[in-house]
Amino acid sequence: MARNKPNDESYSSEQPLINRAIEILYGKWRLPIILLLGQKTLRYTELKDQLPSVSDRVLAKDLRALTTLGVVQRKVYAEVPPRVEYTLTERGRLALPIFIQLKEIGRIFSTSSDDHFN
Amino acid sequence: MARNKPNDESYSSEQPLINRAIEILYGKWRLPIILLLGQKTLRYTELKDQLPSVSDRVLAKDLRALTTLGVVQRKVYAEVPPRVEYTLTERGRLALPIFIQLKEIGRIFSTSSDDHFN
DNA sequence: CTGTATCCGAATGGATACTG
DNA sequence: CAGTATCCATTCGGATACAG
Repeated sequence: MARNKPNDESYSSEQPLINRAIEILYGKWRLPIILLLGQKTLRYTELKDQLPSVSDRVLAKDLRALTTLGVVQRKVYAEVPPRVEYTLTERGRLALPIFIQLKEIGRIFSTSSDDHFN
Repeated sequence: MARNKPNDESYSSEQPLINRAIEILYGKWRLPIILLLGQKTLRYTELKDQLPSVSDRVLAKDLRALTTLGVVQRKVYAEVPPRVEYTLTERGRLALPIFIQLKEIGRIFSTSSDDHFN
């Protein structure tokens, strides 16, 4: 029972982890948002100002998604005008060094071909 | 001229790198493919067998994209039946440790919420 | 200030059938 | 064996207008 299939088993057991990682990074703005919040807590508008070409729709959507995923913490202050601050969660800060490492990947492949992404 | 905008400059200089990294990982199957090829050279069908739910269309498309990006090397043998082997490029192998690190991110966030991705 | 609602074109990813 | 061609539903991301 539980016969060992050639080399499938070890991979498939890791696939949920891989999917989770990809899910967190899925979209043009997830990593940029994470890296900015890794430097400091930012308000919605501050984030928007530093990501000049992101639309409100996408920014709000990604912030909600990252909050749900446990990467980002959303803090609302009952003030007028309203103030909302975004910070990395503890887990987010724990994972931050790895997110930062991803820039190294960009560096490694930055001269290999034209930029198809933007 | 070239007035320094508050704290935009340091980030925007890194954005191309970030975009490149995201581009490489863009799609459900890019990272899984890279990690499998990081273990060993594989033929098209072997890859397909280890990624049971990927379609031919997507697999072929991602392999082409990763080849163009300089991550994966495609090697065709003039045999009958045809044989095509996929390997990581030198750069791909250089970046492999970072790709592997991404599984750690999956681990960090794996208990935070339901799996929305698959 | 911090979003949501709506519209739209483009890209994604799966299914199926077919080819050299 | 290693794909390509076609079709299709869903999602993505940008633009704009509006709201609490």
